[in-house]
Amino acid sequence: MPASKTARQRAREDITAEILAAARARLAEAGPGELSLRAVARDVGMVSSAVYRYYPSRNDLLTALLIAAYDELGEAAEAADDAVDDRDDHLGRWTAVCVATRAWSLTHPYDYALLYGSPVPGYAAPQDTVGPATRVIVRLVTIIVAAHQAGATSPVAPSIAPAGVEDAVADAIEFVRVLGNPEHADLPEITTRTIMAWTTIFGTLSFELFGHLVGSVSDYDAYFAQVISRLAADLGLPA
Amino acid sequence: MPASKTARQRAREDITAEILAAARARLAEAGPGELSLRAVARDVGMVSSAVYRYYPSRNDLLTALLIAAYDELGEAAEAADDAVDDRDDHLGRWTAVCVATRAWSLTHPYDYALLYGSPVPGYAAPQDTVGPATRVIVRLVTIIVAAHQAGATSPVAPSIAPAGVEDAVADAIEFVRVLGNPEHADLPEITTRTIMAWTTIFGTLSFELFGHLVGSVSDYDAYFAQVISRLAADLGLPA
DNA sequence: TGTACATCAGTGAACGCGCGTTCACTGATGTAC
DNA sequence: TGTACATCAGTGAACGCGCGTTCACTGATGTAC
Repeated sequence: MPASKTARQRAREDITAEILAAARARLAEAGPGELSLRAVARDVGMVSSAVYRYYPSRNDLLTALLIAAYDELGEAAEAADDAVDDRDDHLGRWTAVCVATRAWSLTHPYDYALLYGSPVPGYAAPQDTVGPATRVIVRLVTIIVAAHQAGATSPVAPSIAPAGVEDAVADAIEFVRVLGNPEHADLPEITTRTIMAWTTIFGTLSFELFGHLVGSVSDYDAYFAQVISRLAADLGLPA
Repeated sequence: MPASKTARQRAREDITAEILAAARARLAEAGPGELSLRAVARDVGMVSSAVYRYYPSRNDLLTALLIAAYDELGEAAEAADDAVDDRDDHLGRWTAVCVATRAWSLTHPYDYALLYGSPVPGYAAPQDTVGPATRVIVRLVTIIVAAHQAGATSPVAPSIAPAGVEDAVADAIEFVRVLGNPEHADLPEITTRTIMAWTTIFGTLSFELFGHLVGSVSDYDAYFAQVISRLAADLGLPA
C-alpha cells in the first residue's frame, strides 16, 4: 500500500478525467438528456463498453458532470471574491462575484445549461450535488450579511411587502443564522432580498444565454453592469 | 369553394391539433430534444409515417409546440390583466399578470421548460415564434409605462447606477416609444427596471420549477408574493 | 342524380442508423512469497 | 530477483431496442360535368 500511486492508479485518474472532459464537450451538440455514452467513448478512442470500467452507467456520468461544473463555477466565484484586497469593500466583492459568475457562464454555455436549464427527464440529482450547487449563493449571502453586520449599509427598502417574510424563506434564514451571524433586526428582509438578487442574476444569465433578451437588450455587458449595480443598491450596499 | 368546411378539412384540423396535444403530453417524459415522432404517432393511434401528412418534419412540430405554448401563456397573462375592472389600479394589474404567469407555469411545467429552459441543440426557433414569445413582457411594460404616465407612482430609485442605461437597453426603449408612449423623463430607468423585473419573475419561476430553491424557500406561494410586491415597489408602484 | 377522375389520409415495409448494457475473452500490470 | 497468481483495463460481439424519413400502395372523400 505505497503512498505514491501506481501507474495503474494514475492512468485510471487520467482516463476518468478524460472521459469527463469528452462528455462535457459532447454537451455542445446534444444536451444532457441525449448524451451518448457511445459517442463519448468514440471521442476518447475507446470501445463503448470500456467506459463502464470508469462510470457504472450513463446517469453516474451525468452526476459527475454536474458536480464538476458546479464546482468549477463555485471556484471561479469564490476566487473572484478572494481576490478583492479590501475585505470591507462589500460592493467590490459583490460585483466581483457577479462578474465572475457571468464570465464563467458565457465561456461555458453548455455547462451553464446543464446546471440551470431544464432538468433532465427521468434523472434526479443525488445528494452529492447539493454542496457544489450552493457555493455561489453561500458566498453572496456571506458578503451581504457581512456588510450589514459591519453597518456599512443604507437601510434596506422599507418592508412594504405583505407580512410573512419570515415564513417564506424560513429555511434560508435558519441557514444564515447557522452561518454564524447571530442577530440582525433586518435578517428576514436581507435574506429575502439576497435570494431575490441571486435569482435575478441567474435569471439574467439564462435570458441572455437562451436568447430571450434579443430585441430588448442591445449591450449585454452594459446591461449586466446596470443590473448588479441596482441589485447592490436594493440590498443596501452604498455606491 | 364553400364557406363551410368540408369533412376532410375539419378532420385535418382536428387531427393536427390532436397530434400537437399528444406531442405536448410527450414532453413530460422526454424533453424537446428527445421528442419522438414515432411515440407521438403511437399515442395518436397512427402509423409514424402518417404524421408527415400534418407536420413535414420533427422540427416543424417543435415550432408548432413553441408557438402553442407561448400563446397559451400570453393568453393567460393578458386575460388576467383584462379581468381587473379598475384600469387605473396598476398594482392590481401587475400582480394579476404575475400571478397568472406563475399559475400557468406551475400547471404546465414541461411547456414552461420548453419555453424558458435550455434551448434544443441544433434547433433554431423561426421568426413566427417571436410575436407569441413577447406577449407577457409587452403586457408588463404596458402596465408600468401607463402607471408612470398617469403619474400614479413614486419616483423610481435614483439612478445611482453607472451611466449608459440608454445604450444598454436601447432596443427596448425604442420599442416602448413605438408602443405609443412618447416621452417620459425616466423612460430609460423605467424600461431597465421593467426588464429586470421581468427577468426576476422568470428567474424565480425557473428556480422554483427546476429545484434551485429547495433548502432556501419554505413557502413558494408566499415567497412569490413577496417577490412581486418588492418588484412593484422598485418600479415605483405605490402599495 | 350519377359517373369519372383527382385529391389526399393513412398503411406497412424498408433504409440506414444509433443507443445502453452485458458478457466471455485477452493481455498487461501489480502483489505475495 | 524471480516466479505464480490475482487484479483489472480494454476488446469485440451480441442483445433488443428505438429513431426519422421515404416510398409505393389502398381506399375513402371531394369535384366537375
